[in-house]
Amino acid sequence: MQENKIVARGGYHTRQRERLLAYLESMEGTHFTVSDICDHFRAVGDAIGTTTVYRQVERMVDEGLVQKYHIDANTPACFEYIGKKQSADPVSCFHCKCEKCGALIHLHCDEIAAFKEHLSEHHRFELDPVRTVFYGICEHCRMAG
Amino acid sequence: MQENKIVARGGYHTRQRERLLAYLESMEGTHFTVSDICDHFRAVGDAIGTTTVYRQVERMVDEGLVQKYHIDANTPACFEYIGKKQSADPVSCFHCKCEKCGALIHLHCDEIAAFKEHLSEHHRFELDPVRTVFYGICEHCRMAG
DNA sequence: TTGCGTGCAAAGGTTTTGCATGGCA
DNA sequence: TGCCATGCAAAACCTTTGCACGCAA
Repeated sequence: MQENKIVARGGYHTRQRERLLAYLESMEGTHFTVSDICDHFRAVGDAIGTTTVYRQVERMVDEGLVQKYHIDANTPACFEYIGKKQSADPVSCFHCKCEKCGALIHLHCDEIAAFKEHLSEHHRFELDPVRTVFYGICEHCRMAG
Repeated sequence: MQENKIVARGGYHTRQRERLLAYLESMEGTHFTVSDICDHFRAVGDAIGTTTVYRQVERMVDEGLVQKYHIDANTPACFEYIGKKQSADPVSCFHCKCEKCGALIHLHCDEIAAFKEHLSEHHRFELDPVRTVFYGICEHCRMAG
């Protein structure tokens, strides 16, 4: 009943899509904005239209290949390649955002998974790691300021 | 050293700020967009400039009186009055927001304080409890859905 | 050949900024 | 009086949409 969602959109294999996919896959574990992606291909000398990037990335989100993070209302959305397998649960991956410099920090930590477990067990709240962002001050800004 | 953050901005008590604060306080538990707020005051026949609402609300977020939510990248930000009491003990008090019903849940829990400690010690990230919102599914919606 | 994909241009909508004026302390 | 707050207009910004053309199947 649900697998349609992934196949329904089944589209063409265009050159742009292949390049985009290859690039994101090669950078698994890091996150991009659409602007970042466009900059990359422009720098390589073989640009891809902004609109196309938006549309392809959105499609990959639907397909479960890419994770989308809407970190903050005003800043551009972030995307990250996660592949087909993990699309189920990124349990121990969370995000921190620095209120000063705006840096987005990926965090892998069992402590966080444990905390999620605690929230679920004792407070009956099922934390959504994709949506949740921890705000605070990053190490760099803490020392500087 | 840090309490400045709350007091530093300490500004004038203008008529607009008082009215804004009174309105938000009277509607504690519901959330607004800036546009909603402007509409209200325009309807009452005593409008407040959009820019002013943006600036005042942002200030209240800094002061910990109001919580800001980034529901989605493209939609306007949501704000909600949470009062001063909760920000009094910022160490063990956090906010959870249900993605389904929109309920805002205040949570007091030492486990969270411990987690904040862990973030600071091991990841060098100084969590800001006032700004951070935990998104997820609340107990009620979990059972229902 | 059919129809989706592409990309340019332009629109849409939220939030920020510049600047002159007004109001608090 | 000094300084912050206000609010209008305009800019900045990300994202979406319209449309003609190109390319995959």
